[in-house]
Amino acid sequence: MSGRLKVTIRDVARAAGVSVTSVSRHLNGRISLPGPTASKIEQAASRLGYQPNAIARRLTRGRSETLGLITSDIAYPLFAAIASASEQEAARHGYNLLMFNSRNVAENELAFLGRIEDRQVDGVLLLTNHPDDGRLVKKINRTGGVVLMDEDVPGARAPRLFAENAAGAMMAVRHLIEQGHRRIGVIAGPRGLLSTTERLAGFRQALEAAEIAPNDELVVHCDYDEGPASGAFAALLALPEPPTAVFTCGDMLALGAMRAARRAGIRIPRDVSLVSFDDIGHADLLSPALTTVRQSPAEFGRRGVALLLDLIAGRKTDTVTERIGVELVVRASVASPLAGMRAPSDRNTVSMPPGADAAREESNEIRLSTRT
Amino acid sequence: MSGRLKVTIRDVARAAGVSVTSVSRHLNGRISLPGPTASKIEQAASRLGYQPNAIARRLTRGRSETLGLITSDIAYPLFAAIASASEQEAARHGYNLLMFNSRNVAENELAFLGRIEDRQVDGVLLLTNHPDDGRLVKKINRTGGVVLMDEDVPGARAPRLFAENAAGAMMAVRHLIEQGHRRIGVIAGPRGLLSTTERLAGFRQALEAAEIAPNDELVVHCDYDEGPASGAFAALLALPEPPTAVFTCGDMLALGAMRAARRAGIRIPRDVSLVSFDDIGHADLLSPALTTVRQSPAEFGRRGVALLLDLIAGRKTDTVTERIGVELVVRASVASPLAGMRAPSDRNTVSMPPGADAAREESNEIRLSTRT
DNA sequence: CTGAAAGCGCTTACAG
DNA sequence: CTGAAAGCGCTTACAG
Repeated sequence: MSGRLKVTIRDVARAAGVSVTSVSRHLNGRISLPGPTASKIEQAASRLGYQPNAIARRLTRGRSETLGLITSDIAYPLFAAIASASEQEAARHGYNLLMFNSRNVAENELAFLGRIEDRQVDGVLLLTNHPDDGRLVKKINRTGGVVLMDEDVPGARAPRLFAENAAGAMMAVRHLIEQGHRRIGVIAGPRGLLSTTERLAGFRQALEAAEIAPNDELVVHCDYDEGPASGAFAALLALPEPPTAVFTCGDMLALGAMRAARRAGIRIPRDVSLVSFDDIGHADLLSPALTTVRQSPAEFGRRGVALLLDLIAGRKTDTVTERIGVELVVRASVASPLAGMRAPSDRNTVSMPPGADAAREESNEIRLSTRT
Repeated sequence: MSGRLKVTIRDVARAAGVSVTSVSRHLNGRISLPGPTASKIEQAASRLGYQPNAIARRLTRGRSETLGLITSDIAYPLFAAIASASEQEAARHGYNLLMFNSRNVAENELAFLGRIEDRQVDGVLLLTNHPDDGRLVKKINRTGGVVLMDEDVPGARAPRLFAENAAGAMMAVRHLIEQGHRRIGVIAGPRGLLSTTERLAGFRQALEAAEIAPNDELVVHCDYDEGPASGAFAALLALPEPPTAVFTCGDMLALGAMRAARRAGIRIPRDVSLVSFDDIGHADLLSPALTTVRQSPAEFGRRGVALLLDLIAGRKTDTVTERIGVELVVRASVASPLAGMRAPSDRNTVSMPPGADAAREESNEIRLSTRT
C-alpha cells in the first residue's frame, strides 16, 4: 500500500546530498548543522517517511532499551499495579517494558533471566514467589542487571526493594489486639520467603508486646493464592478452639479466606475478624470492605525502575536494600470478638439507619503509616 | 566478574574449528551435522557460555520477535487479565510482549504504534478507548500489523476482535426486566465507541421486546472510569423519578456506581438493582456480589495474539471481525423493585439463618451464555 | 556438504 | 566541521 518499503539512512543521505554520518548525527542531536543542511536532512527524512530502525540502533549501541518484569502472573492485582507504574517510569526514560508470567515456576524465571544474556533486555525486575533452590542466585550473579522486588533471593548480588513487612504486620496485628482479640490465627505465605518470615516476625512482636503467648497451631502456611488460602482458613476455623481473628499475609489469601467463609456460612467480621496485607484495588468495595496494610504499588514500580536504571548505568554499588513504607487502612473486616455473641442479624444494619453502615465504612477508613 | 564478555559466534567457530556458517546453521537446527562435528560445536558453545545475540539475529531476520499491547492502563483488571493471557500465548509462539499504557491519550497510542514503523515490534494489539478523530485510522493503515480489540477504529484495515456486546447487554437488561424492573437507567461509555453503541442497542432491544418505552433521560454517558461513573449514578438517582435498576456498560462503571451508592446511603440491590458488563476478577466478592456479563479475557488474549500472528505472517485477509462469546453471571446485585418496600434491614440476613445469604450468593451464580 | 563473504541498518572512531 | 569506512553479531545466498 504505502510504497515506503525500507527507507534507510542511506536513502535519506542520498536525497539530502550529505553523508550518512551527518544524517545520523543530526537526527540524534549529536551535532548542530548549519541551518540549510539541517533542513535539507529533515525534509528528506520526512518526505521519504524515514524511521530509524531501532533494532539496528540497538545492535550498534549495545543496548536493547528494554527492561523486563517477571511476576508470577501479571493478572494479579498487586502485580498489575506494579507493572503499570513500572511501565510509566520506564517510558519516561525511553525504555520499553517486557512482561513475563512465570507462573511461579523456577524454570520459567531462569529462562526469562536468560533474556539478559542474549541481550533482549538490559535488565530485569524480578518478583519471585518461591524460595530459591540455588539456581536463581547463580543465574542472577551470572547475568547481573537484576533488581529483586517484593521477595528476596538470598546471596544474590543485586539491589533490593522490599516492603516494610515486619512493621506492617505488627500494625495489622496490633489493630486486632486493640479490638480485643487474643486468639489470632495467621495464614502466611510459603516458608522460606522473605515476606513470610518478616510478616510472621511482626506478628510475633505484636503478640509479645501484648503479652500473648504465641501458638504455632494458629499459624498455617500456604502458597500466595486463593485456593490454598481457602483451605487454610477452613483448617483454622475447624480447630477445637478456633481463632477470633485471622491475619492473612496477602490480599489474595484474604480473598481465599473470604470465599471459604461464604461457603461455610461464616460471617466476617461478626464471626471472625480479618486483617490482611497489600491493599489491592477495590479492597474497599469487597464484602466486607477489607482492613489491610497498604504497600504502594506505584512507589514499588517507580523505585524499582529507578534502581534498575542506576544498576545498568553502573551508578549503584550492587546490593543496597530499600524499603517501601506501608500503612494500615482500617475498614470494616475487623470487629470486637464479642460481636459474634450478638443477635444473628447484620450488626451494622440492625442498629443503624439504612445506609449508615456504608457511611461508616467510608468514614472509618483510617490510615496509619510507618512514614510521615 | 564472569569473564565472558561478548562471546560471539566467531569465538565458537574458532574454538570448534569450523565456520561460523556451520555454527549458526547447527545451533538453529537448519542442518544436521555429523555427530563429532555437532558435539564439537555444542561443547565449544557451552564451554564458552555462548549466547546468541538476539538483537543481531533480529536485524538479519528482519523481525523483532516482539508484539505490543496497548491499553489505557494495564492496572485495570480486565486489561491485566487480557495481558496475562496474551503474554502466555505470545510466549508459546516464541514472541515477547511489550506493554504500553496509553492513559487513553491518542498521542500516546500514535507514538506506540510508531514502534511498528521503527521495527521495535512486529505487530500490536490495540485496545483503544476513545472515538478516533481520524489520526488512528490513518496511522494504522500506514503501519499495518494491528489487531483491533474491544473497541473499533472505523475504517482501519485490520482484523477485529470484539465481545458480543449487543447480545450481552440484552441478556443483562432482560434479566432486570424479568425481576420486574421497567424503569431502567444506563450508565454507558463515551458516545461514538463501539461498545457504547452496541450495548445501548442491546439495551433498547431488550426494552422493546418487553414493550417498555425507551427514555433518553435514563441514559447517561461517561468515560469508562470510576469517578465519572459515580457522578453519573448520582445524577440518575437524583432524577424526579429515579430508575429502580441500573445497567452499567462496564465493571469499572459499576464500581463507581457502588462507591456513589455507599456515599449516598443507597443500598444495592435493596434500593436499586445493578447489572454490569465484563466480570472483572473478584466481582463475586464485592459487596454485593456483582451480577454481570462475562467476557472471557483469556479468550480475548489468545485469539488476539493468534490473529496478530496470522496477520504478520500474511495468513489473513485483513479485515475479519471475530466475536468473543459472553455469558450473564447472576449473583446478588439484582433484586425485585419491591425489595425497597420491605423493612429497612438487610433483606438477606433477616429472613434467613446466618450464612444463608452467603450460600445463596454462591449457589445462585447462574450462567447464561450466548454460546453452547 | 562446507565456508568465505556480503549484507541487515545503524553508530562512531578515525582520517582528511 | 565532514565523510569513508569499519564494525555491532548475526544469517544466508552463493560459490567451491
